[in-house]
Amino acid sequence: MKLTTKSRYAVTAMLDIASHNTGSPISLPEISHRQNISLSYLEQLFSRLKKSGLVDSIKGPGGGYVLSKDANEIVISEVIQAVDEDLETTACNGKSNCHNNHQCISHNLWQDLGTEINNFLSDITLKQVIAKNNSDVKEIKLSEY
Amino acid sequence: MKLTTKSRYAVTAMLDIASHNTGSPISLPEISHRQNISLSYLEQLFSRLKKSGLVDSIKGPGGGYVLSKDANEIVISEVIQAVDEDLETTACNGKSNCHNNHQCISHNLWQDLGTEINNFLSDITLKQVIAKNNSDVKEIKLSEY
DNA sequence: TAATAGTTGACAATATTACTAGGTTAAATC
DNA sequence: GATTTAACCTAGTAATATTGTCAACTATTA
Repeated sequence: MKLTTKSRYAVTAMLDIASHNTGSPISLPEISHRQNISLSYLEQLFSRLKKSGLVDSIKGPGGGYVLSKDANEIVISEVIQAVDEDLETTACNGKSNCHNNHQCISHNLWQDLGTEINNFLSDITLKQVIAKNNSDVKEIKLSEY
Repeated sequence: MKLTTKSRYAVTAMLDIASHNTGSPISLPEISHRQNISLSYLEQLFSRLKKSGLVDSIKGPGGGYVLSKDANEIVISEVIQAVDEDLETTACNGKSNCHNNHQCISHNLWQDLGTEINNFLSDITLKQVIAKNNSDVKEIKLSEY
């Protein structure tokens, strides 16, 4: 699991679509303008999001992207994993010298941390984020999700 | 909060020192060899770690680095924050148009996620990781920390 | 059918970050 | 004092992230 700005952009864009989900597709230029993300970059990200089956695309005028599932069926972790290849090739992965304590001491930590974060983000759907945001709560505690 | 390979290298190196903490300093060439991280890169990382006050350095032969505090007083989040500048300059930060829901919808999520992860990593000390590793437990559940 | 608005894909260009290479200085030992 | 070892510093290169441009292709609308 890797958390970077790329992940955030993808989640941001998906939230944008979900929050404007009136049934009609949302175009990337719209998202680009609203979220201040370059169109080219969005195109690359959505190429992956579509390949992962999270969105469907409609060509031609009035076209754009729609969520392939309902917003309460798409979790944040899905979105992040779609844009980050992240095969997580660690130095000790599969090697026999991995039994050496010193070599793997942090590998374990990182792996467990990854699953922990993953579990966390797997419990939050796009819809939940938007619902929280639409209410006028100033401070959002993640533990409330 | 950003999680990348750089973070992992830093944590790995700090764990290496902590696990070999016999009082005498640990040299970077040692760590480089054991953890398979390039010496030059380690030097850059330790430049930051020292600047953040996490380690002290001893020059000359027999020199190296020692933890500035006890291993059970250094938490993982400190190490990560030392090597990642990560001022987290988000697009809407401080701007007036930030009141627009759509612009900040994911900023909130990301910020809260960051504090959540930060809290999580602030509860784990170097010593705890090593203690877990030294015991022959195959599966480490992070919730046990 | 022509024009338009949109996706899709392929590249190239730039910016930023990750990582490496080489030299300089400080301390210790001989 | 010469040599060795290691921290420290200053670049350079490689990889990745991000933006830009252009050319299909597709559906809509007039």
